[in-house]
Amino acid sequence: MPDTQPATTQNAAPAVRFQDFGLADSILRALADQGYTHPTPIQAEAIPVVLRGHDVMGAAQTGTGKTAGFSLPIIQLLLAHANTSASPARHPVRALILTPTRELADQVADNVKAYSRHTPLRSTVIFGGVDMNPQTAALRAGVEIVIATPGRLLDHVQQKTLNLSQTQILVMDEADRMLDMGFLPDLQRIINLLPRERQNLMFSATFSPEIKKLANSFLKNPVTIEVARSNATADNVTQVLYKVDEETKADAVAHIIRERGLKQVIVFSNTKIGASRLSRHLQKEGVKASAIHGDKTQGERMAALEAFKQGSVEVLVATDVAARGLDIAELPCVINYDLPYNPEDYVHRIGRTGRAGASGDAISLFTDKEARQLADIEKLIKHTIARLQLDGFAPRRASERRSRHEGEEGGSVQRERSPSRSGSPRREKVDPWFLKPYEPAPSEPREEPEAQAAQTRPQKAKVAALLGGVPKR
DNA sequence: AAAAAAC
Repeated sequence: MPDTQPATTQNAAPAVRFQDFGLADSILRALADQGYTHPTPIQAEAIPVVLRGHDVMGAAQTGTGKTAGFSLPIIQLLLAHANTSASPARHPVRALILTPTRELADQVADNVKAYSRHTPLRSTVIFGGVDMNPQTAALRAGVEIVIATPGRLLDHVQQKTLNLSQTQILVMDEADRMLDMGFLPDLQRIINLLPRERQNLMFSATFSPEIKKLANSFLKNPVTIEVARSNATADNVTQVLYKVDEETKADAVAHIIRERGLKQVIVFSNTKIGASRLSRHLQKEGVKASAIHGDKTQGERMAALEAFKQGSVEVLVATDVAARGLDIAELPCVINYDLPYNPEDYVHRIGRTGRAGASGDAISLFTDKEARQLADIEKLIKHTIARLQLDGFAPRRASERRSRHEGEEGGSVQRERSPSRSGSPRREKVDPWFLKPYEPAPSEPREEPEAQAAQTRPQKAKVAALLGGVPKR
């Protein structure tokens, strides 16, 4: 669980430890069980603020330790203010954590359970797509902490199996995602079920005007906690682009996976059909792949995720259901099979790698048709992404024309792996720009501090060289 | 233009 960081990676001068926050021994013991002694930056900031009872507006991406940042102080607050109210439920719901996807709810719940295991507090997770009865039973038995997706939560409220009238703390995790998914009416309905007097914590990776509006509407004098710059990509992630043909995209992915020997990679597709299709294609190529998307049953989704975590599945082909929040430790690489339409999704997708200070690779494929998306992405992240050649991979028709354009040796061109399905070569035009490294516009600065830093890291140096070392201003 | 989420 990369939610907290081990002592060895802590580099702040006077190292803060979890025991410095005045957390209960039972919480510290749970942290010790997992080998965590030192908080991540967001935890060091958030824990004292939440303990003091403030509302929080948190700007944090996945992998920063956000979950522990809010769940540890919540557990502490619930322990400190013991429940004195009598029945009906001896355990009224006192903290509610909302997440946009079922998988994220499940994972936050796992964390909460782990951190509260030595306390008398009980928690449960509530989401759709699965049998309601076990959830109802858990709620009947009594829980202090509920982690939920909005739809099923409201369902339980309607069935009167859940009462939120004593909920003192509300957390909205990945609030930007919830808005994107049209949860605003549900969120408002849920907020109306809560007592007026309560503590609100809201976390978001990006800051649109809508998010700010939502924050203004229900946070009271929030303390802002910012860890990563919003809309920024981590600089420990090496981003590259490969231009491909539509027809050879799937083969290109298989090639990249083989070439790099990838054993833990998420491949993002823009569509559910595309994800399933690519997964099947990779399986035929002998790659241990599985697809995860919203048309799969909840059981299939959980099985795919579990198999991926266990390693029996090496390539998880996913829609944006997996772009945010999924807690998969230290993913070394993500691949964008399609460029996302929403440039912020690019940030979220590649946020799946290079977590907690580890380095990572973000590889994106793009076709002529995706020029617009690419421009939007580079505008959002405020720098260009290196265009590289796909070495040793011969896109069928493009490769045949290679020698004509750049005078490259045609001998290195491989035989096509699978015969063309259509047979008729329709695509005549080869973009010569694909065949040479990307060159920045002459007006752009050539010498940047980042270029020097990059030289200490071989892979980055290669990219920086091709790029001309250019973060665009 | 597409994804996710309640039945």
